[in-house]
Amino acid sequence: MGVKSLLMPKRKPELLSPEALRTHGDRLFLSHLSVDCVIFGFHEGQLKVLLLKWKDGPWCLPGGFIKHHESVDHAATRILKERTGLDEIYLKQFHAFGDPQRERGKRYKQGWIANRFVTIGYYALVEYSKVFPQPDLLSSECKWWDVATVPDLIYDHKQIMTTALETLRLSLNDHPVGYNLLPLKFTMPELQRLYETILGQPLDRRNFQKRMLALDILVKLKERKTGGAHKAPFLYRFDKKKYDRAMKQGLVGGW
Amino acid sequence: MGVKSLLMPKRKPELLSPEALRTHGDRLFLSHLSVDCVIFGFHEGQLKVLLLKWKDGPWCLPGGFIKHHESVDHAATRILKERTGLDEIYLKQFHAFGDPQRERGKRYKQGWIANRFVTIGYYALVEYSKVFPQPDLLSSECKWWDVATVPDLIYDHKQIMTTALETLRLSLNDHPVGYNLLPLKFTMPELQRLYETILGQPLDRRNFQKRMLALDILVKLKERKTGGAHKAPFLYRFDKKKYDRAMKQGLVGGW
DNA sequence: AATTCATTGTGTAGGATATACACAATAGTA
DNA sequence: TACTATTGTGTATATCCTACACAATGAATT
Repeated sequence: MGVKSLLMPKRKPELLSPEALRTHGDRLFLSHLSVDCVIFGFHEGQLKVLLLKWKDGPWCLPGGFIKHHESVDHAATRILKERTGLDEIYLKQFHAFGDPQRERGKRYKQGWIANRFVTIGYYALVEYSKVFPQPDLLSSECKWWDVATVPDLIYDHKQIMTTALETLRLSLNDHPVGYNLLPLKFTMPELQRLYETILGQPLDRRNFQKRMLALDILVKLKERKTGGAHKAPFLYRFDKKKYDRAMKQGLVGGW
Repeated sequence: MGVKSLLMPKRKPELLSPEALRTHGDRLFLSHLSVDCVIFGFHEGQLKVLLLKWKDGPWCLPGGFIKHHESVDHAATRILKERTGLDEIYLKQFHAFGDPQRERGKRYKQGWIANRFVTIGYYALVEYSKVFPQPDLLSSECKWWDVATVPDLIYDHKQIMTTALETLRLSLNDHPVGYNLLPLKFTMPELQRLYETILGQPLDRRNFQKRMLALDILVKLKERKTGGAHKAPFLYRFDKKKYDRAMKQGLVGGW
């Protein structure tokens, strides 16, 4: 791939070859800046995170670079779409990681990519079942991991993931969660499991339900979820209008 | 100033001339990245923010660039020290601003500095009386403004300031404030005034005091503050140990 | 010296919210 | 048909939040 096509990419510029990235990254992208995404999903009662594996290398967060005339938010959205196929998902910038030592042991990189990078972290909440993980040209695998059992990650990516999870955890204090992580219809136990796995602690069933219903963002459906081995729980869905309002103006509490 | 001295600055590299910055900024600094600081102080019952005025130009936030082997946090600390003379102050990264249009109308810049910059915002809490505002080589003035009456700011700096204030406001929900903004000894009314001006709303005197004392981070002194025109209020100080603990593990509430 | 004024110090009652906790109903399975 | 794990549901208690009023004080004024 020649330099010209890098300057004016016609299509699929994201499918830039590793070689071109090494030699001409700065033609397309802002140098010294990257974006890393912590993509959370929820499946079978477990909080999951989407990771990539480098060819013959370690696991890492899906990330990428910022084009010269692209907003950082847009870059994050683009990276997410490349990896999951999804757009219109919940994505939030949470921290910039700027320690010059953060990429210590950068043995896997050469050329432009070997420069120092400050990375801007985003976390995403996506519906597990809608995602079809796609590795990129630098990676051989892309798959979901339980947050509790993620393997060693490259550089400071574990730290980035932990910070994302902490941020998400804190955000539960003033914002609801679930719309982006659960299917359209879900049961109260499923919603509770979601909160429990984000918080890392068990919650009282009755108090949880009372609190959730008090938020006034849920609609109880007439249907029940059958097929489970026990008493069939009712299905709920979110009232999108009310959910969005709660999301925007935050939940009670505080000053 | 020659290029050589830019590559290996012996001392005061921050006193880089505007001309050298324009022509050789990338020798010293990471390109496309800047840091802007929203420096809050508190004086005479008003929340203040420290602003710079460019020579023949608009007001702006104190900011700067990141050296090649310097952490972003360190850059922020350094910029703060240059402007206020203080170190050991409370400084917190709150957001990265990455819209390519954010510096729209960049008529004041040429050369390296005219590139696109993603800026990382920090807010600082400093003790007003300890600060001696210092303009840099690019600016003619450096002074405190009431947050309520800041003038028009360059680019998106007003937006950055607003976001900083919102972040600070939200942080009151789970973290105490005051240690970095008030003198060692202070009165309950002063502390209340601080909260009120951050929150932009009046608070009930008795409930405020009850709530503050319940945090168990204050020490009531035997002395009173005399000299005021009315009944002399008691002085308090923070219990640093307990304050730090509250700061670290957050205040109650939530899940 | 007495009065005035703005401000400080202090407590309680009522309402709202959070917590702890138990038993009957049910859907599938054995 | 019985069993088992799970769901649905309410109340009593403690805790927290909110609203609210009056006496004491220190300086300034007369």
